[in-house]
Amino acid sequence: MSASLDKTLPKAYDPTAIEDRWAEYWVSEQLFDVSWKDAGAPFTILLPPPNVTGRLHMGHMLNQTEMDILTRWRRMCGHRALWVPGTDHAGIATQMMVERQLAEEKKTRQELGREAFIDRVWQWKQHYGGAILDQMKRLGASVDWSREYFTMDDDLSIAVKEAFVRLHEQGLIYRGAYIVNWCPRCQTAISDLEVVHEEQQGKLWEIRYEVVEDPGTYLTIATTRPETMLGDVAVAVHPDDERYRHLHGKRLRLPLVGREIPVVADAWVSPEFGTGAVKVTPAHDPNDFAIGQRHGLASINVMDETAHMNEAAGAYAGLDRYVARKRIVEELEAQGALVAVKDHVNSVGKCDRCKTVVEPRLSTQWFLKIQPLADKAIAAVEQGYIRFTPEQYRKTYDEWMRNIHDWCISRQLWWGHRIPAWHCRTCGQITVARDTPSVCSHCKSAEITQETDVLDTWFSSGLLPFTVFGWPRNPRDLETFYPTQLLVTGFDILFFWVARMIMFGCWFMSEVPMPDGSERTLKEAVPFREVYIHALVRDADRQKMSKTKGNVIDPIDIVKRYGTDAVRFTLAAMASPGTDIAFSEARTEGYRAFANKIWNAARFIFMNLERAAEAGIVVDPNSLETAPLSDTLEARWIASRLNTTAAEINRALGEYRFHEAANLVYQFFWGDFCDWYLEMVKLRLDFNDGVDQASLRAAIALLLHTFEAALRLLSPFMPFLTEELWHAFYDGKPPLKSIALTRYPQAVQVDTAVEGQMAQLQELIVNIRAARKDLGVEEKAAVPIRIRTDEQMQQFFTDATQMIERLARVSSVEFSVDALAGSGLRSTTHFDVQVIYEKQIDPAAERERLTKELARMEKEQANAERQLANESFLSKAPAQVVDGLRKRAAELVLLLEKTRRALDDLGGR
RNA sequence: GGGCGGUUAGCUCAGUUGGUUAGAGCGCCUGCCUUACAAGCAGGAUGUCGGGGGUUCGAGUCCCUCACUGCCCA
Repeated sequence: MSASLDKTLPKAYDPTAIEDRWAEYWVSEQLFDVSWKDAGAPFTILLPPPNVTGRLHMGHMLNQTEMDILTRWRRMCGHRALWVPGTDHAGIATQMMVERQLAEEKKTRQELGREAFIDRVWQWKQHYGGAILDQMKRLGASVDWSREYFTMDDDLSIAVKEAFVRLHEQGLIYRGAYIVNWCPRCQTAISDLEVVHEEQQGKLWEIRYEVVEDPGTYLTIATTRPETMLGDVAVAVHPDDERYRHLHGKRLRLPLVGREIPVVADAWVSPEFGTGAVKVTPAHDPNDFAIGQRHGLASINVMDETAHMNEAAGAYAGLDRYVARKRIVEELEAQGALVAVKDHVNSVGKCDRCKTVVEPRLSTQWFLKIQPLADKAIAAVEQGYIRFTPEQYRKTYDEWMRNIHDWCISRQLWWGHRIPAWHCRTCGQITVARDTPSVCSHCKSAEITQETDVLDTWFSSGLLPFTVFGWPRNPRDLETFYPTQLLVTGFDILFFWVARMIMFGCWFMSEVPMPDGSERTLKEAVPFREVYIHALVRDADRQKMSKTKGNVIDPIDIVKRYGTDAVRFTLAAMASPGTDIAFSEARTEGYRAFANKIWNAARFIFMNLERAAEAGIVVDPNSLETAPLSDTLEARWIASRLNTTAAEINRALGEYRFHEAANLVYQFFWGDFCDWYLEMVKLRLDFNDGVDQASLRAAIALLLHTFEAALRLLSPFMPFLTEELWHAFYDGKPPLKSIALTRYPQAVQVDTAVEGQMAQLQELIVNIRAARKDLGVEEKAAVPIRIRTDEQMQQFFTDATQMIERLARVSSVEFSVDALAGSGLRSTTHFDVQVIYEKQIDPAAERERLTKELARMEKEQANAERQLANESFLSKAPAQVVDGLRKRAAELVLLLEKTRRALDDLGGR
């Protein structure tokens, strides 16, 4: 791969011209593939597998940007960085997608049959399934593509089967008839997590049931779902509720149906709700089911799997549940059984996938007894083996884990991991096995058929941290890469995925011995050591992006317009832990400008390299280590700034403070490097005859050295631009295949003295510039200045005269021992400076400025004096704080005096 | 109903354990095509830190309370 650059770059940076090329290069060169044999401390991270049905959205891009920054950074810090990509088969979503496609052909999956349908899904997957990962390649994610997986791959399917069988052997998987959340549209059971609750304006119907023993007397119940009364088997009241004590044990006649049902006393009933009496329908409500269990009641299911009334509903059979409700209410009213209808806000559960109202339904399902797994998962976090950032999620996790319910893992779908259980037609027993059995393990009958249910998709994704490394068969990768170091994900799948991985990881990996054969502790069984949870990407108005609102920002679209690096940088700079990101194009525009700035800094450097070559000075970028480096003020300063910045970025990234890291590198590159260092270095780049070639060479060497290091510093954030410039820097003959394989800058040496000096020089220059503006000096005119300062500072400024002259457009510098007076004067604690310029512009404006300044300082002084007069402050505050304030107060006295005098000189107040 | 956040410049947000003058980007105003960059350079304006109370020598930061607002769980 040759960087298409000669030393003359186009004037403006055009990301589209280079990004595709590098994206392909990184993949084809397999730069980020990692083997267990490689060296370095492992940094392993798993991509949260996107759905095969998905398209890349801003959330993915944020997630991937953060992971890529961390992975590139760790890799450059010498870690063996492995980022594993893959895709999730997404049971319901994918099946829905293909069914929709079939519907367009006027076909159903039932017509096709299970096998043909699954073939069809695979075809669909081959066609459309790779979308997000392809987009990821284009965005330059530094993942190991050789390890790409799909959750329905053979080896992963074997692992899923193994996990199921083991849990079954351990007695943790059971099958039984319980109330589950049933989606009448998807026609499958779904887990608690897949139900979203919504507040809704509904009604509370009060219906009277006649007491059988005392005809003519009634008990009035309250219900939000009158249609289920057809399946009532009892009415429950609170045992202590005096109103109904006389009815305990009595029987009631169910209206419309005529069935006699008992009154039971159950403490679950809330006397305050409705009338304090509730109907009990065990087949259609989880609480009623529990009551039914406690009181030994039967269950009458009055609906089918599509939420239409069934034969048990008698005259109402065949009606949709809501039609039946209307009909039943009407008839109750006609019979005079309807006592009241009240408005009532209730919470309705809907299917997360299709938003159909979920029907609690009694059905036979497979469950995972979760408590033993949850116990380990709680311990792992409690003992600090897994750390959450931001920390508050630890509490959320804990709360959920401690109130966990058994997990319904079966789904009535065709697309997914089919449960490895076989039903025997002869003895009715179930055989659970790793390999397809030929006979029933109980009665040896050959009359067996496999369970038709598949497993919840999250069951298989929960196993990924170890199954992607070859569990249970191939120990080598597992030994090397497990546990992974980090998980980066959104809070929306904290329970779905993160919690399940922790439970499964702690459970299954505890059984896998350590590489040295010793027993694995919980600390080593966890799937990852850290979890970083990022926020939501919203639109610029802080609105959640949604298709219905039409405010979805397509990352690819933005990338096309501003370049991948600018979009990545935007996300990173806004990714403050725990805060949602209001994605703003204005920011992206700003960071595109940043990329352009760097591009032009490179142009400047390359141009000067050529000028140098023409002047006979050749500096080889490949032998900078041995080149003598400049020792001038700006050289020592920029070297120190680079080191300081590197140290701060390393710290920030270690704490997932992406916004800090991004701002630091931005500030360094634009502020320190371009605004100051490059401007100062221009002084040295004098190619006329008679200049000191050695110092010129040294200046260029340091310039190149610093620029190259700055590119490395920026590389994890802007991989494309830095890759391009880095290759150009080495004129297409780089020492390594990619900047991504170089080392990240570390803080070797920080020179606080030179940073302090430079700060003074900068303050002087800025003050001169400001004074010039006040006086209305034309931009181009060079003017004389006068400085009053102490001896040491005078020496320093004298040495820096050239810089002052160039950066502040000064014609001459004069030092004064006497106090300065007149216009164009600026005072700081360390020096006073005056711009000598005849043309007095606006004394009124100057007076206003000084008056404001004076007021500010007076206020601050009053504050300081008050504190310093305070005995308790002096005795209780730490010495350095008191000293600091004393020093500041002294400074203020001086500054105030200077400012007052300046005001007087202007003609008083 | 239970829990967790948020409220700081016109906008979007930083502000680690309380400590001297509350910051950034964008936007805004003024002047500059100063030979790397007008996607630029230089200078400038802008805050009762949501209200109230408390703790403290000292509060944007800790506690209480109210208001508004977002999210999670049931």
